[in-house]
Amino acid sequence: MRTSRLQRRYLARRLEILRAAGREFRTRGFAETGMREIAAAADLSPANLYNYFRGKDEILFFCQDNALDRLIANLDKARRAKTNSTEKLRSVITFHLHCVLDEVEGSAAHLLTNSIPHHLQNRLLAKRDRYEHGVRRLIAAGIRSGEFLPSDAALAARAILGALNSTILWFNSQGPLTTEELAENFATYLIHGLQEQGRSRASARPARSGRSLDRPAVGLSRKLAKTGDPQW
Amino acid sequence: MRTSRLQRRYLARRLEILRAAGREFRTRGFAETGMREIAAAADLSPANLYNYFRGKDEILFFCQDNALDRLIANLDKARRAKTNSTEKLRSVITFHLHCVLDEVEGSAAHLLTNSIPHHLQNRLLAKRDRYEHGVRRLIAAGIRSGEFLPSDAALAARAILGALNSTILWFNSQGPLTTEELAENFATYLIHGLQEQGRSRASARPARSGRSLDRPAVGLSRKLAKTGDPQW
DNA sequence: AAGTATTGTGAACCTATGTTCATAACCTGA
DNA sequence: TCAGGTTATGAACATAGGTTCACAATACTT
Repeated sequence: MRTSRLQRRYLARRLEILRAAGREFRTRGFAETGMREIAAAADLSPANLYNYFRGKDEILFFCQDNALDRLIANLDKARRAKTNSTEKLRSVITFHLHCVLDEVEGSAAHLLTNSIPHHLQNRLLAKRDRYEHGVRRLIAAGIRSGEFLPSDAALAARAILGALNSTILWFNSQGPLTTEELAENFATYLIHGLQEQGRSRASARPARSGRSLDRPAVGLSRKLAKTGDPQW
Repeated sequence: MRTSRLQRRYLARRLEILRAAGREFRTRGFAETGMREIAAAADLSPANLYNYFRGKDEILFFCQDNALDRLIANLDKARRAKTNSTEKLRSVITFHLHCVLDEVEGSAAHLLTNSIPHHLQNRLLAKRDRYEHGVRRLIAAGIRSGEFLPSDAALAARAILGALNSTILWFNSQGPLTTEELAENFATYLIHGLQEQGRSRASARPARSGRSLDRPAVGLSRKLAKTGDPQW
């Protein structure tokens, strides 16, 4: 009980730091973000960071670890759902984008991890592989069930994840394009690429509202043009 | 004539340095690559680098600038070609992958440029925008011509470029999967996502040999599994 | 072959930055 | 209120790495 009180404060502060660090990492980049900036963003002294983490590496590690845990949890949930592969993949894509773009504390799952020590790096890579293989199996299942066109599930998974992860480079959450709109559009496009030619999209994705590849979302281009285009 | 001789040597050495730096940047990352390593890779002393470039930033800048010039040149060529939008886009995708994965000297076009000075960064961003807008217009033309399904060309372009650029994170040119195989597969998948439902792929992409989404390339997954999976 | 400009180098410099340390402030429990 | 541990901090430390400098080697011109 008494330790619980202390521990709660401790863990809350830890999470605050991760949030702040994740935010900075995403905007400035890992190498470009200093401990002093992280400390400032988390409202404590630089030295105090070391009461919560062993160092800068570990902060990045937990950012990525958290994000990967959430991604994997969602993936498992989607795979257990009683829907077809198309819907499962759509939900995975949507959650992935929300996780990467909205939940700041874990947003750094994609920065290059070259600067992290090997033993930590390996744990992350194992989780990444686990996630990627899940996506891959999901696609493979769709191919087996006939929903998707026969193709290479591994390459498709990497193409999809690549498209999703790179949104972090240009998406501006303050901009006029919402994450949800983006997710709808990307999911539709990326899934469509997998689907059988003869299969009508209506059956695969029945009755979606508003913006999709069925109804040209003329507004999006204009919205996109307004965002500062910081990167590709 | 006499200056030409000197200048040729000078420019050649410059290119050598860019090649070496690009190679290091791609494998280790920009922040993780030191001037001493670049010098070692280019077979000259660290101090001598400064006879060819003002600093590390400028080396990265020219790497990216070179790559973007080639990408833009190819894009313009593709747009002038007398083929349909599908073929144009396919050739752009294929060239982009070759440029990013095979031509080492320009491979760094995708590393985050946060560390570059603003005036250089702006020049790069302008070129990036120019390239991206070209891809966007190419897709839009395909939509207008009826080859592609109505959708948001800007978002599709970013999804495609994101998928292409992220290959640099996991593709191993020493591995068993060739760039050409990868390009075939990615192009087919990414273009297929744009195409009309009723349209048969055979008409859009007639008589392709070997690996495509038509014939499941069972070998690729196995090949991919063997590569060390360094990143997503 | 001498003079001159260009190219090349080892070593030193210096700033940025991750990290540590001595010490103070604070909270908890009795 | 006092004692224990915990949390917090400013300043100092250490090192990595981009850059510079004095100077040597080389190449080109006349």
